[in-house]
Amino acid sequence: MSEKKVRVRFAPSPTGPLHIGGVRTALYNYLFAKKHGGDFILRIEDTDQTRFVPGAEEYIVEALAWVGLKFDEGVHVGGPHAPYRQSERRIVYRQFADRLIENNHAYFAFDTPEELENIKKQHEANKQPFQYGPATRMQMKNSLTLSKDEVAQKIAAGEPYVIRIKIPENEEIIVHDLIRGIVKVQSALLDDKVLFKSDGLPTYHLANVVDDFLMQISHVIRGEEWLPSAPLHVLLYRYLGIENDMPQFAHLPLLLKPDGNGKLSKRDGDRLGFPVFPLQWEDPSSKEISSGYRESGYISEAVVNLLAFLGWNPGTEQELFSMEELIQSFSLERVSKAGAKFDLEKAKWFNHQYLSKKSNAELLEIFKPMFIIKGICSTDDYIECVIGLVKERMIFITDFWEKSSFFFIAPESFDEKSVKDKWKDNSPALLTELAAVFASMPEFTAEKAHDAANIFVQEKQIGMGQAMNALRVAIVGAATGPDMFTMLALLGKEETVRRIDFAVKNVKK
RNA sequence: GCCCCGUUCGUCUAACGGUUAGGACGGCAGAUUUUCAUUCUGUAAAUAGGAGUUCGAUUCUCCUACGGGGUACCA
Repeated sequence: MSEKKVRVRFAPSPTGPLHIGGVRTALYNYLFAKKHGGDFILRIEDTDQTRFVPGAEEYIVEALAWVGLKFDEGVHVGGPHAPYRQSERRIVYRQFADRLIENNHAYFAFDTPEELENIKKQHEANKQPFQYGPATRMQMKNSLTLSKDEVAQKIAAGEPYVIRIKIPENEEIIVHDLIRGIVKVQSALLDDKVLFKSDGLPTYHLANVVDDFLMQISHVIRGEEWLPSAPLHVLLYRYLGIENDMPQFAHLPLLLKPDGNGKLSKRDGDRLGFPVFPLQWEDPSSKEISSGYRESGYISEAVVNLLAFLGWNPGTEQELFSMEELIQSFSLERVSKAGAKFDLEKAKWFNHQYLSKKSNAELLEIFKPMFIIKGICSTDDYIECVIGLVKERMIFITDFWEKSSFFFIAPESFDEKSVKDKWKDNSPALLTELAAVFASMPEFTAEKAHDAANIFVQEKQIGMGQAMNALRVAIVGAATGPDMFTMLALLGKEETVRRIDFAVKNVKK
């Protein structure tokens, strides 16, 4: 194999939001490229104009930027092989299709969709599945069965036609896959796939081979769903006379749904409580909204880490990887062959890890906008202190308010179960006295408050828990939250006393 | 139907002929804690089944089962 520069592409079609499995494919391509000092290219495969969805391309670009993948070339950044949108490259493909026809490796076919439909039905009635291929093509309406004049006449008359590959009758086609090894297929099982559609655009098969060649792609890393058509692509490289420039193939295992079986699909996510899309997406025609990782409170680094581990592992016991570390460790050899199920619990764990590792200052920037939306005034210092106290108790970014609201707004009601469990008959009296103790303190730090509380419970001859549990209900509104005295100090003496007063008057058993 | 790919704890996976089959998430049990989390410790839990090859198979081969993918003028 020649040591040509590593160049890989991610080539989605803009038919909707990018699936999380697609994000993983892009990630693996990126990791592989960067590991080998190569280029990472974004090519848009929009040869099916009927499936075009407005906004999808922008979504793809934004989603990949969110997870931190940077392209060296692509629709949005340009590059030496522009354009990177296949619909803008249409003249290119025809030349290659013509080349195949000249070499007698492809032919014109004039069968109408209706005719094909009828033939299929006939075959099915006889329990013989129809395949447009070596066995049947001589019964069809194409340039192999029609005379040269007839063909020329039809084309001149503007009759619609497609160009089909002429699959060899009896050949063994070998695909070398970097993940699966050697895959052999008998050509007789392949069909004469359409390469060029009657609308003047190529199908995926032709377009991806031509573009990968023209863009000097060295490795094609894509989903396993492409494995069955890989032999066709190998044939195309051969018939186009560019077999020496054929990229190496690697077919990735699929992402499966966590329950039952099957490929993870659009509907599964919101049904099972996790997103299948990186970013939230609103369908332009149905207005249906699908949730995204970003909006659900996931940290992009966590998504990258967990995605990397769905089908790959470093062979060590390290679990947490930055993008840089992933690039260093990644190799296709360590990509597994079997499909992987998405595991929500592990995803939560990853997110929790990354959330806890983020600095308070970083998180402050993330949470700040929320304060404006909620109309709450506070200082950065105060918010940072709160973040420090609650961040390791959160799983998602979106948990912040739920875990910290009482730092900003005094409780107005009290959690029923907490009151039932922790609020005793003597709690009001006890807390009233304790509030007086706090009120009299000249300096109200966490430590001093702790000392004061200690003395208080000793004098009263009660356990610390007895006083603290009720105090917590008064301060937080529920039996939950960070260290008691740290909270008190942060809230300040006046607020502490005020909340105790309010609770004493308002908690109802 | 046909073709292709796959199958190790519930899940993600390690072990590339010789291990008490390892780790992580989750589970369970403890510890810590004034609450709830976090954290820590411990623990249960797997080679789909059957034939071979071999002194020895999770590992190699074949068959079966199961799962997935493909079979469009979609990608």
